[in-house]
Amino acid sequence: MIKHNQTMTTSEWEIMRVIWTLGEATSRQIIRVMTLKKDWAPSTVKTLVTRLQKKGYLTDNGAVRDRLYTPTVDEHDAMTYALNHTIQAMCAMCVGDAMANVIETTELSQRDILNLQDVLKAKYATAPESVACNCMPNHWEELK
Amino acid sequence: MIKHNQTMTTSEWEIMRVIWTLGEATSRQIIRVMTLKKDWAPSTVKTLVTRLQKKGYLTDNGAVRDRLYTPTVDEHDAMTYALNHTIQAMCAMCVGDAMANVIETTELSQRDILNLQDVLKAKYATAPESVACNCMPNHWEELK
DNA sequence: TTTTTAAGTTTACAATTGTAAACTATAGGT
DNA sequence: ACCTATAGTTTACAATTGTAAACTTAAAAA
Repeated sequence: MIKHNQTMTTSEWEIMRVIWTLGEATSRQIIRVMTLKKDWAPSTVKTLVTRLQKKGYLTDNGAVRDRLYTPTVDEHDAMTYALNHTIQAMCAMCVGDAMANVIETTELSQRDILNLQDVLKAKYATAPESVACNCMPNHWEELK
Repeated sequence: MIKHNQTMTTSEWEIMRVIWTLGEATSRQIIRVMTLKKDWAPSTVKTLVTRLQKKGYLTDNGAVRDRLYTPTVDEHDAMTYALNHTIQAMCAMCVGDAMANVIETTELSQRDILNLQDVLKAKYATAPESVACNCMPNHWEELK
């Protein structure tokens, strides 16, 4: 699980999704797909690929032409990381509730659901009675 | 569930969390808290509050001084919305897996877990065998 | 009443992001 | 060997974001 300092922007994420799906890709391929998917200009795609490389999310095979770009991070890892990142910025007390809401409207396969249920069952054993709100700094009550 | 065009940035989110917790707040209060929580300069907080207002996430009571700011959106709704937003940008096929990973490391209360389990049980009835990857545009296979 | 403080408003400024054109160099076609 | 399309590199440019100082004005203190 590689750690990354730079964050991926939404546009960059779109690019990564197609490279993840293809395993590796040339910019020609990426441009073809993104033109269909997002109607971006070829230049836009090129810029984004370059930025992803600078940020360390892509490597290339060094070819002068028809270069192949490969992800340096696993898609599942990146997703897990991004989701955690979002969640950690939110009120810990409300997270469970929000996740329930989200799950209601998210498409999940039977396998997904069974897996989730397993994880939850295992968690229950050590689950706290309640989770405290962490929106305020420590000792803020002293501020009147 | 109010719909918002503008998105909240992470810094803005931090501000909202304290106002949500307090119910309503003057900038003096917010500044006090944020100085402790994030070590931000008072000006920074003022700017952020103004921007949140412009974006429609806060209203004020119109007082010339010691103005009270109130959220226009519910915290749970905002969280649900933000999480959904993040998830919808990801590969639908992998979302279930990522959520399981996230849940493993997220603090959840017993109540949260029971609730999640209820939601999942209800979902199982109509759950599909599998969820297709949606990273590529339609008919992209035709692109060789 | 004059001064001081601090709330609210304006202005600032660099980094990041979305979006893309322009330029350069090279592989493939003729 | 030369031309041309296009892959890769540079440059561009406005909007957003993080971060904050400066200014203005009104309330509180002296």
